[in-house]
Amino acid sequence: MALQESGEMYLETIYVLSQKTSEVRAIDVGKELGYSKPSVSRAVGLLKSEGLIKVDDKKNLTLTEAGRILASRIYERHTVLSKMFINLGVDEETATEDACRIEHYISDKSFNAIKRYMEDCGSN
Amino acid sequence: MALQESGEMYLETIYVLSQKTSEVRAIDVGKELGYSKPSVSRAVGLLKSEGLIKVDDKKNLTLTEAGRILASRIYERHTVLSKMFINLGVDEETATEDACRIEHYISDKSFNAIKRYMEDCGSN
DNA sequence: CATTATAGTTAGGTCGTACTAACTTGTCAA
DNA sequence: TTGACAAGTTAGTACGACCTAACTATAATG
Repeated sequence: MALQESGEMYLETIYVLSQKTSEVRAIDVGKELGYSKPSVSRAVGLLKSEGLIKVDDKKNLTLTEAGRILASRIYERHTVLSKMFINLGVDEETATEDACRIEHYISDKSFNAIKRYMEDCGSN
Repeated sequence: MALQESGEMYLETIYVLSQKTSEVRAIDVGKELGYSKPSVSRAVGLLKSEGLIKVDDKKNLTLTEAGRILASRIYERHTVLSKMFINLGVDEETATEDACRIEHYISDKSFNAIKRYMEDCGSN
């Protein structure tokens, strides 16, 4: 079944960390999200069984193609929504927090409408 | 503690139904939300214990002042967000669905920024 | 090599929120 | 008055997602 907010956050975090550092382990994801080791361990197992991430012999986490597609989708929502709120005059911290929650709940249709609008406005 | 999405939806539903009909019972709320009787029964008990609704001798549900304030707050989010999406070209059904989820997750700051923007645009 | 630190897993618990099955209560009509 | 239906409650279950405690495995260091 489709991922929930939680699964999407793990995926997105792995995606973002992968762009910063070469090796991403469960512990890094846990620190980033503020979750305990067992919580991450469980989530990693689930995401792996869903074919969204891979865990190599050194316990490094990498996204599969399917995982990468999902993660970048969420991440794009995150960046576009953040920018939208900032454009509307919201402080960066609040904008980011809100984007981080809403990114999981907005439909493709509505998100694309926002994205299109932002592009048309030229306001980046 | 603060209400979650679930509690807010019950409150909002009671609020909306109260404007349509004089009597609102648990069964009506359940039908509206697509929930079973026990689920509503439990939620009504919780909301009552939090002082957000009252249940009279005939089992009619009414919002307390505190409940009404919360419910109208959510409902305003719902209407403003719906309008925003519709203004952006999203079909009404999708706009409503998205508003119905996002209304529980957006902060005051971001919501007010959107509201202000919509008012300024006059596109109400 | 043995010790220690770090990372990951297992086992079990909690919370929120939904469900079904079955029971109770209240109302209304024959 | 009784029988039936509608509404509500109780009891027990499920599931997602977090937690702590305790265990294991791996790697680095004296």
